[in-house]
Amino acid sequence: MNLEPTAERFILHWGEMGTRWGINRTVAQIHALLYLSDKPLPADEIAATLAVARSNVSTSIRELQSWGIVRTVPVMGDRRDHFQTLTDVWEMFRIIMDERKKREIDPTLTVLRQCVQEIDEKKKADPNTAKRLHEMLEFVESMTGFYSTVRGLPVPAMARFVKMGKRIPKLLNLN
Amino acid sequence: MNLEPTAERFILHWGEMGTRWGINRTVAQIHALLYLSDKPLPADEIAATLAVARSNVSTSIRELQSWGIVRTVPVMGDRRDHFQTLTDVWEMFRIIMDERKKREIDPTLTVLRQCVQEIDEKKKADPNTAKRLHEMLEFVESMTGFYSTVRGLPVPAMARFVKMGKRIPKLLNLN
DNA sequence: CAGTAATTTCAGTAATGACTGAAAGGAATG
DNA sequence: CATTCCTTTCAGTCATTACTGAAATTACTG
Repeated sequence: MNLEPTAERFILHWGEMGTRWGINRTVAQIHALLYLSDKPLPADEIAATLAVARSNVSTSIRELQSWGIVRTVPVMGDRRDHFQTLTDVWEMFRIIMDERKKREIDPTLTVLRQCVQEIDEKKKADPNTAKRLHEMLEFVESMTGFYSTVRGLPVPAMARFVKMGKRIPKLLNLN
Repeated sequence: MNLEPTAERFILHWGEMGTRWGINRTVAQIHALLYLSDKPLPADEIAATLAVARSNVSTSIRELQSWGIVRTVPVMGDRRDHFQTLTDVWEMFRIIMDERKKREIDPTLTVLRQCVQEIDEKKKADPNTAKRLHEMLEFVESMTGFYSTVRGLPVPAMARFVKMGKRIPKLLNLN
């Protein structure tokens, strides 16, 4: 299987961007490949296309599955697993955000709450540290609250919301 | 300089979270330390507190400065540079988002636009690839549009907006 | 313009993370 | 139930990134 130059370009770029977000380059490349593909792909084909080891694909697919954005589809007359990713970008975004929140924000919330509690209990704590931790906690809580509201919208409403863009400040009487 | 246990806890956690976001652990720890500190700190003190090499602090501070969230303050009677970070979490958030956008989203936009253009020109391109790239481009453009609107709000308005939370869908007639 | 203090650079080393090939494990087929 | 095909696991290797200490540079002071 050989790639169109445009597809290759996108896949390579996606891989590089992945590394900046703490996502393994190969994992991101596989994701990009599946996103562009019009049909589910078996592991060996992915390996050949991206020129990586078959075992590497196996591990990376696992990672993508743990994120919930890749699943297996059976193909009639073929014993191999075939993999496909979501095609709805909004849906994909939502799933990824959920997962990132779970992995990166929720633990922080837990720690922040514990820290704030600890500090509020023993009175001789440094007042400055206390203030900063309170502020940080309040910030993270506001943000996650906002996120969970948006996240709760059905995809079309979410898309409409995002696309409202410049009209939002007026509609909500901000600034 | 020795840390309160709560502060230490927060700093260590912040460091770990940093690594998940592609930020060097030490860089994130220094940031956390400066955030909690009530006064600007000189490099050697940071090094001692976090038990890392002085030179490591130098490199990390540079990194934080390149993000625009740490700056040097002169201290009367002390020849050493003292460093401090922003204390307003909303402001800090905005600066970090700007920087991430510049480093991680804008290059993607460029590539996506080039890809879409390339594909639209030569007619024999795979229609599926074309569709997916168009959708992705539209998505990223919507998101950056939304972001730039919010980003344009003065900090207090931005905070109000985020804190509106659950009332937003009704106010905007979503869902 | 020494002499001292602070900072940055850099080359080497340590630590971490990614990738591979070989081998083991599982499922379908004759 | 043995063979084949496919997938996963894992130990070892390779590559990348982080960290350090020494040396070079820069900035201050008397």
